[in-house]
Formats: sequence, C-alpha cells, structure tokens
Amino acid sequence: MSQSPAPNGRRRDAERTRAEILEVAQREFARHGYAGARVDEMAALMRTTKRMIYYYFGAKEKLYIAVLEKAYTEVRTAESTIDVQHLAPVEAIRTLAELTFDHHDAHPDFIKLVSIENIHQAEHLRRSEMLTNLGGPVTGLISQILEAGRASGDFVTDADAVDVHMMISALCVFRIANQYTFGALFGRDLTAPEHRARHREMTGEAVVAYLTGNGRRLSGQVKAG
Amino acid sequence: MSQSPAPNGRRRDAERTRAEILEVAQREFARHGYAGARVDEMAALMRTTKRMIYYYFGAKEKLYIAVLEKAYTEVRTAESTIDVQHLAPVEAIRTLAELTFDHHDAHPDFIKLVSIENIHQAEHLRRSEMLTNLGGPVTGLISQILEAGRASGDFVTDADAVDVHMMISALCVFRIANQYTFGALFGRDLTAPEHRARHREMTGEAVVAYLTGNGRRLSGQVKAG
DNA sequence: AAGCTAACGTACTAGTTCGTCCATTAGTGG
DNA sequence: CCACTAATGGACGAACTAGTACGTTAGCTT
Repeated sequence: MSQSPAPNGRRRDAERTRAEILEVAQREFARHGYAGARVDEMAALMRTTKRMIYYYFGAKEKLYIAVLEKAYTEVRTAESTIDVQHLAPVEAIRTLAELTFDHHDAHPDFIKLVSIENIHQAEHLRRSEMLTNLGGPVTGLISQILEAGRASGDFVTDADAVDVHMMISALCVFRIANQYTFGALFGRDLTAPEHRARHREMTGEAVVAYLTGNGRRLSGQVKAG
Repeated sequence: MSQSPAPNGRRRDAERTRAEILEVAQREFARHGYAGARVDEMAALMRTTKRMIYYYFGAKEKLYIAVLEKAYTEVRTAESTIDVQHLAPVEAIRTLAELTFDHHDAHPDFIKLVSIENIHQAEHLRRSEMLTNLGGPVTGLISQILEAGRASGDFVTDADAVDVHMMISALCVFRIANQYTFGALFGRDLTAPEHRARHREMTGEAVVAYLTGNGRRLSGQVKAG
C-alpha cells in the first residue's frame, strides 16, 4: 500500500534518478564552479541522497565530467539540425550566427560550464575522447559556406573556418558569460529582453560585414544613403 | 650582523610583503577559481607565511576583492592613457579595438579573474564601490567617436557606445578566456603567436566593418576588386 | 510466494582548509 | 640604550566536505 507502485509511476527508477542527479549537478556546478560546488548541497536539492550520486557516478569529478559530456552533446545535437546548405552564402553565415546566438541564449548554464572548464585549462574535457571530436562538423559547415561565398564574390576576407567560428562564438558567448561584471560596470543587463533582438542582429551583421569586406579596404569610401 | 639591515634592502618591508601577497594571490585565484584557490598554497609560494595574509587582508574573501580591485584598476589606468581624439572616426575605433586587444593579450590573468567573478555573479565586484564606476570613461570615449563617425557619414549603424564596447570586449576576451576548450575542440591554440597578428587585425576589421555598415544593407552588392 | 538483486537511505570517518593563538624579532622614538 | 610597536613565524583548532560502511526495501523472476 502507501503509494501505488503503478508501472508508470513507480518509485524505483534508475533512469529518472540518474537524470535528476545530472540536472541538479549541472546547476550546482554552473553556479559555484567545480571546487565551489557541494555534493551535499546537490543531495539536498534532489529527491534522493548523496549516496546515490556515488552509486551512479563514483566521484565528484566523474559527475562533473558526465555533466560536461551531456551539455556538450546537446550543443552538437542542436548544431546537427542546422540546414543552411540551400541558402546563399551571406544568408547562410548570418543564419548560422543567429542560430548559435539562439542556442547560447537558451543555455546559459552550458556557457558557464565552459567558462569553468577553461579556468581548469580544459583538463577534464581533454580527457574525454567523446568530446574532443566535437569541433569537426561546425568548421566543416563553415568551410563550405566560405568557399561558396568566395566563389560567388560575396566574401573577400581571407579568414578560415576556425577564425569565423571563433568570431561567432565570441559574440554569442560574451553577453552570457560576462553578463554580471558587464552589468555591474556599465549598468546594462546584456541578457535583458529589450536588448536581445538588437544583439542578435548585431551578431549576424558584424560577421557578414567582416566577411564581405567593408573593413580597411573600403573604409571612408562607402557612404550610407 | 647576518644580513645588513640597510635602509634600502631591509628585510621588514610591509609594502613589499603586501605586494607579493597580492601578486601570488592573483595567480592562485586565476588558476583555480575562488573556492579552488588554497590559502596555504599561496603561503607556500611566497617568501612569507599564511599569517601575513591574514595580518594584511583579514580573510580569503577580502584578499580576493583586493586582487580584483588591483587588476581592474590596472585596466583603467591602461585605458586612460589612450589618446584617439586626433584620429578620424574609423581609425579611432580601430585603434581602440586594437589597444584593447593588446591589453587583454598581455593580461590573461585579469581575463580569468573576470570569468571567475562572473561565475559568482559579480557579487564581490558589486560590493566594491571603487569598481562599479569604472565603466564610464570607455563608453564616454566611444560615444564621442560614434558621434564624429555619424557626423562624417562613415558610420551608418545605429549601435550605441555600450553595444560597441561589448562587441570589442567580446572579440578580445574570447580568445583568452576560452582558449583551452577551444583548443581541445578545434585543435588551434588561439593564443599562439602565429595567430596573434591576424586576430588583432580581424578584431579591428570586424568592428569597423560593422559600423561602416556592410551588413544587410550592402550584402550582395559590394564585390571585391 | 520466495528469494535475489538493483536501488536506495543513514550515519559515520578521514582528511582538508580557513582562520587564530601565542610567541618572537626588527626597527624606531625618547 | 631601552622600551614600544609594527611586522613576522609556527603550531594548532574548529568546521566543513568528499567519500564509505552497513543496513534496508522495492520489484522482478521463477
């Protein structure tokens, strides 16, 4: 009796428990950093106990790596759904930039985990071979767009795919990763809804403007109107 | 006897001790984060003892705030030496971007401290009134450049000074802050000397290209050659 | 329905880490 | 030259925290 041990609402559910641990752990690590995160605090925030964390993950560090792997895998999944092949180069790269913007905007905890992992010089990420091969697809896609753009004459700047990815990431990551210090220093919450659309557009515009070469070559010669 | 207690080379030197504590603490915090940094480890890396850290700074958190204040003050000092008033708008903003690039490139520990402070939601920075007023000068400078650029017709994009500062910071910060995860995922060390000059140019170019408006307005119409 | 195992909980330990107590020395003012 | 204070050092303690030993229960299999 007590609770009905129904086949769908059963109380012993390894999958659910594992998932909840990962979820709570992600928040906790993202909020306090690796060393600052408390295993006991995680346990207090879950519907299970600390014992279960060690039952499923063995150690704080292994839990952290599992959280990292899950977060990165989600990004890869999101990126793999992108279809910009049918677009003209300029619109393709703009769309990619805006999709990256949207994904980062929707997953601030992921950005924070990346920041934390960088504090630790990516020592955990490097050890996980599941993660170290995640860069390929995106740069491959960008390469294709860049080639098409140079062939059509739209792109005149000679940056490579990795450079362009860095630029897109930089613009999309900063407003999330540095929102708090920036907010304190400049009195503007970069993640506030009233800035979102403008910053999204800025991101696409900046990348397109750079690639289509309005920089040194044309400065002072192109006028508006 | 033993050591000559000369007036210049004396062994009891509060200033020197304080300075060394701050220096070592900055490295330790930047490397391990706030919670991950160990006071005992700092002491081991100094020519004095842990007792002195508490004698001068009272607590780990106060030491951390002192480190933050010192690092931010150095940036402000660097920024205040910038003189771009005499340059044309396009060159002024490019120069500002490149100077920011150079400063960040030369002070990676500062970037890491900022990352760490963002993990903690800038709770320490916000409490220090010495720091919260540091944003004014830069945005003031950018405002002037933007006004001049619009007056001359060089700038057609309607971003404000804070937006432009965000963009410059994003491009300059990312390659330092995310160098480790980026390196592991894409096989490129963003801080390697062979990429430095190109990225510096990219940064200036991107900002100028964005402001001079080669984005949506002109895409597909401006061809190279 | 009995037994077996995966899933779970409690209470505890060993080690670490921030911070302090008390003693000592360098340098300076009278 | 003596006393007084700023500066320094070493050893210690109290609290916290990752990880574990041991016991219990749910639910499936046969």
